[in-house]
Amino acid sequence: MNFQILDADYSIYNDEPVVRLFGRGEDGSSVCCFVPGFEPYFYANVADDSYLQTLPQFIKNKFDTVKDVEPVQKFEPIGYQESKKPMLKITTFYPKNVPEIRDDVQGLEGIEDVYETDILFKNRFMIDKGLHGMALVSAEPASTSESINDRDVKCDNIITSYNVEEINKIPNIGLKYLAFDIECLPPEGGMPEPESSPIIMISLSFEPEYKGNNTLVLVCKNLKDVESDIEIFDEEEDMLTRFFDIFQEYDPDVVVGYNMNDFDIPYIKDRADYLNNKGASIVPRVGRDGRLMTYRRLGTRTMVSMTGRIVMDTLPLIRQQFSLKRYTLRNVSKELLGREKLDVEPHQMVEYWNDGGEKTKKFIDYARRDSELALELVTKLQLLDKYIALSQVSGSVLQDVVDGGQSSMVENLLFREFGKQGRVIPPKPDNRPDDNEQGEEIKGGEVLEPKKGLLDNVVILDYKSLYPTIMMAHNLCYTTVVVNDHPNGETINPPSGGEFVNPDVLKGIVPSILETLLNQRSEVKKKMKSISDGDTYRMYDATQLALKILLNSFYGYSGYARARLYSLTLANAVTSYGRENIQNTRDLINNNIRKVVLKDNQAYLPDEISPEDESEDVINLSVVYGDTDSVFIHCSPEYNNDISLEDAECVGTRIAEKVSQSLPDPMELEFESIAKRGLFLAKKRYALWVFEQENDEWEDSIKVKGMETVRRDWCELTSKTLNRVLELVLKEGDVDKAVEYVKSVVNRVRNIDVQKDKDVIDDLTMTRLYSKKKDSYKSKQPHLTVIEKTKKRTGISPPIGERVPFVIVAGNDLFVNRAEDPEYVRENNLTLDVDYYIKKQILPPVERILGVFGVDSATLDYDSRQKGLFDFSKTSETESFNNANKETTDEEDNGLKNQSKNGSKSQSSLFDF
DNA sequence: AGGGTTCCCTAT
DNA sequence: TTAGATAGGGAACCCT
Repeated sequence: MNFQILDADYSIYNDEPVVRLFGRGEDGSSVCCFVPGFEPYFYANVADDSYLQTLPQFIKNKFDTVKDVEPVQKFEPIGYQESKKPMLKITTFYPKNVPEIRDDVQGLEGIEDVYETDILFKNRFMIDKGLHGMALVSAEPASTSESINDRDVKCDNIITSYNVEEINKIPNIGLKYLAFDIECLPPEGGMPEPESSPIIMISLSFEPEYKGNNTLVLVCKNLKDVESDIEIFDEEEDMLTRFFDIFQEYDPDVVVGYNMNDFDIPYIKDRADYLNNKGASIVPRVGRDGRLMTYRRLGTRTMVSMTGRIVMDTLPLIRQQFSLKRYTLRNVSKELLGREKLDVEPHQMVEYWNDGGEKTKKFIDYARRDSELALELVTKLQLLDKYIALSQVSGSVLQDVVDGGQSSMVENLLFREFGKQGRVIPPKPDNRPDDNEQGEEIKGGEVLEPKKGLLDNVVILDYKSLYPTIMMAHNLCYTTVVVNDHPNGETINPPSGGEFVNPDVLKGIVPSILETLLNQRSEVKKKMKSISDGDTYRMYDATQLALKILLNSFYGYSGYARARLYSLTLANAVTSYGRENIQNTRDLINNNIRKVVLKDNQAYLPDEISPEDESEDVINLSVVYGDTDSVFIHCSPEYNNDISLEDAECVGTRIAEKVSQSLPDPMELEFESIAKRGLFLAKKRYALWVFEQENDEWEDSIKVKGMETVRRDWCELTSKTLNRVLELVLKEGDVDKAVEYVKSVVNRVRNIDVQKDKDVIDDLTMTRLYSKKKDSYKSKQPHLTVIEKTKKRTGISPPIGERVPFVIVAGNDLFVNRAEDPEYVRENNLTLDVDYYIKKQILPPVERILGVFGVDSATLDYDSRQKGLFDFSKTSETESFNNANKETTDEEDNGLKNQSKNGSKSQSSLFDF
């Protein structure tokens, strides 16, 4: 029997733990495979060999949950070691015994440490058996007499197997998706509570379809003549029962919803409990093992699991992957799917519901749309593909990849390799991350000070997977760091200090894993080139992306204070090599390479070409910026006035090649892109007019980094204005036009009448993340003001993690106190602080850009110019800038002129091409 | 007025 | 009780 592993857990049958693998068979059937015979265990480090004789029997006698104790030799987790250490492998009867006895074992005389005491049984099994999440496996069925029988498990195929083997890591079996969304009837202006507000509708969407329907709406209201995709119920109990029946019958692999974990699932569960207490008999069966719907609140998150299925709340996933101003389903659908969400405002719900006619029909359609949108977010955006690939590559089961962070995946890979090489891994540290502050920190990447201003012909190069390749190149690993044993011969000494052994003494586990991942990625990328089938291509694309994510996770993991394997020495070694590397790269280009010569469409280094050929097309190079793993090189031709895109790419590729030659394998500098013009304002703040080759054609675009256009705590008015200014400056090179544009925007804003045109509120809305408990804020914040005001008015306050929108209303109070809910402003016709928007939202960011050309705010803001002292001349500073090529003769009185002249002098040639 | 602190969000 | 890392700019407020 072949099937794809969707999920894994364990249960107890015949007094033994039995692993259960759930999945979907090659034939499309749902599968549950029992795997008996695997035993839970952990390791303990003993002080010396003598304990290997005495302790096993002692432990067996002391703990009746211990099945066996076996002396073994293992390496400790961290540090280069010449030889293995004596340890005990302690096997227990049940998985839960491990956490029960680990502390007591740790306390025994002769025991120094315990290892691998907090690995979930399912993970232990998958790791030891070499199985991966979402992999295709073949299970050889056991004899009937050995077969396990569990009548609660509902799957098409139920088998028992002692022998499960992985066949293929990336199969392509279609999954069944069910999305749902509930509607409640809340009290007037309040939040619905399961004890008082009934569930009135449940909307469901299916992929593939269910009995000919893509969607279905269950409605608890007596309506006549409804479509076939609406089901009518008199009682809420019957509707809920029907919902769980459909759930069982459709038998989805993936259960989808938007904000489902925090709202729909707890609500349904609590409401069912409430109704059952009142005499109803709803059985909320959702697991493939028959388990009922449950949820656990862990900190700020609610965890939901359904045995054998994947629970996929799209809200946190979308939050993670897309930078949006707001994450309401309405906004997310609009931004990501281009679809409008239909909505009944909360205060209209009762009216629409009680109507019983057209309005109720509308309400039902609106509800239907919600589950449709939740499902579309998964299918259209291919949200799950990435997680499936990560599951296959890391080995963790899909649900853990969806729920967890990078550390669980990194650890999964580490466990596999450490295990193979006889190394043990410590349990997760249980101290708070703040506790181990001893002034020890990781230093990060190096950011080169940019050459500020406008530049043309900037070639951008970057390091391919810098940190992973550094770890490989220098054999940086937990297993190679010199702690106690010192190897013979030379060692590797990073700039940060520390010492690592040479790979010929011992090749590190992490570098080996990285090498494997890097090679896999190259292979996948190679295969992609010859694949024409869209689905397969997307699958491979997801796989190479997953490999990239994992490659880059190991460094972060090593510096993560709560990781099992946390090593500041390792993390600092990586970044120190990184800093050294980018500085060396800069110096190499600025001082050694210095220039390239173009000849016959090829780029040569000066020493590759005879002097007489150096007559034309010499390009001078200068590194103008760099951040961690990238260098930006300004190319200025010595004789010709311009460089073609092809030539620029040649130059970039040649430099990258030359630099790469000087680096240890597999470090590699690569050509990334060409900026015809670039505007650099500060570190991490710049905009580029980029040209990239797509299917033999150059495509241009403007890329903005760090500036206000890409920041969510600035309003849309700012981004729109700034984007246009950048376009005018970068593409058209027309500062005058930009100035005129800004003036017109300022004028328009000055005359804004919110009462007449309420849509402008959208453009003036800023958002900020409500990120922590209210009490832990030490300073006033505009979004907190709004939360307080709204709480007072409605009693409702948003949950932590939500982005809070606000606008600034007119008044004399502090800025923070004038933050207000945009909806409230809209409904109550409040006046906005126009001056704030001009002086604080438009002018400062625009000035930072146009200031490069000597334009100041007095030029841009009519109002402030009138009040200004130097308002005689009609000639704007920009005009003098654009005329800078000509002789500037008059009007040197202003003081601003000098600035603009100086600024423009060095850049006067920029607009000539 | 100016420096220090807090907070947010982004770059890599 | 969880959730890879540091570097960096910039606004607003507070205190001296």
